[in-house]
Amino acid sequence: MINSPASETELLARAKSIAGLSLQALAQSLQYDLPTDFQHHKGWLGLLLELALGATAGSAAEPDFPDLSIELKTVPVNAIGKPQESTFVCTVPNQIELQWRDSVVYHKMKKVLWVPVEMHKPIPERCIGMAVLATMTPEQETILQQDWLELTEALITGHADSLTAKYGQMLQIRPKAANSSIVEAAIDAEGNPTKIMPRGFYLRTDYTAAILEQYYL
Amino acid sequence: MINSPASETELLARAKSIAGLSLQALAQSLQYDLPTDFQHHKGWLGLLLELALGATAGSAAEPDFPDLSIELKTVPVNAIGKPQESTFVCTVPNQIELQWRDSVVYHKMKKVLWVPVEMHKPIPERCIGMAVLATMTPEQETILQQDWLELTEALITGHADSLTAKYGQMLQIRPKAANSSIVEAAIDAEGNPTKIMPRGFYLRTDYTAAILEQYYL
DNA sequence: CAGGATCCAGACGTGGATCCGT
DNA sequence: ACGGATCCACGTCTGGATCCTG
Repeated sequence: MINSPASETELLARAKSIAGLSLQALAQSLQYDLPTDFQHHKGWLGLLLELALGATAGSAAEPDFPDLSIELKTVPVNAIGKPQESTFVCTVPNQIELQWRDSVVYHKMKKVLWVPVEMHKPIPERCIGMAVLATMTPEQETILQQDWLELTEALITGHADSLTAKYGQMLQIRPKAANSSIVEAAIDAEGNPTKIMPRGFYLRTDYTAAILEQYYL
Repeated sequence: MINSPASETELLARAKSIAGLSLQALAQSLQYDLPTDFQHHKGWLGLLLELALGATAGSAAEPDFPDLSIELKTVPVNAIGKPQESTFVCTVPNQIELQWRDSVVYHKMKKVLWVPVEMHKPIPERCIGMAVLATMTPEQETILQQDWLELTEALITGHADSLTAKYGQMLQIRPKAANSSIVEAAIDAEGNPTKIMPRGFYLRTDYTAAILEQYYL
């Protein structure tokens, strides 16, 4: 267990110190086993970086660095540093907030340390990239807020079951469960009880790409 | 995995067939490891008997034999067959029922298969006793109902924190948690939020002793 | 390519009870 | 003796994400 960074400066220094390291090098220094594939072990990279940076792993309803109010996100990138995947933000709550600024999505996105990791090489040779600490620009917040309002509106009016990943410019809703047989209780548009898969909010790949470009240029 | 008994008759036949077996013999036939102590492994005996009798293990909010509406209880007895310990019934629910016949305690106690097990010998040599299938007599139900009403009254009026195991003639409330640092939210008598240990309903040893005597004589 | 589906680790809750100090 | 405290197994939930098929 590594202690938590005491300040934003210290966190950024740590992030800088691991930039450029290969996964093999970082994992070995932390006595953390390298998996042979990510198909099984999908969350391995995120846990490795939490450990390396001193995030409080496994805590719910709190940012990864509670004292700093900073969220940690790993972002898989290709050979030219461009994000390759959407980013999971949080599960869709049972009790949906009514105001954007009260939402879990807003609080998660308020201040995020994005740590890019190469995905185009064999796992041991993949390198940690230079992290960027991002807050939303007013323009970005406006887009996310609009998306969130649209999605939330559909959820509240009972259209959760017809809410596909196609909605939302930068923020979308997709399934989030161990498998498709997992269901939870919901209320449909007619007010009747129904069953739906648990869902999560995800950031589209383009959004994350824009964040990284903004800080790298 | 052993299939579930199809009828009360079949269940009683199974119980009879394991009566007299030593724990070593029964565990071995089920390929279930014998522990060297019960201090660690407190629930081992209950799980062994669930497996031996075909109960649906690990299911919540249902009797152990759902099709038969029968609950399975292991009862530790001394050299002369007398119960030595109180019996855990169920956890105290967050939302307390208002009517005795709607309560979890009532439904758990409605029909119980009590399986005595000797505790005065070394673990491998302890023998399974003859089980008894018990329903509450009107007199027993009256006592339990009175106890339940008294305890429930105290819980509802916010006196949960001053509710000790001393209350109740046959049914009592005691802590039920991994350790005393575990707390859950509650409301005190003044209506203020407070924290208490999770609790459970337990049958006093005398009650269980009376059940066994009633069927053995 | 991207929407829908899936996978692991670790925390947490519940059911199975017995332990142990005063 | 018994009231208060504790211990294990196992299923479920949550946070970490990437997989994969049309």
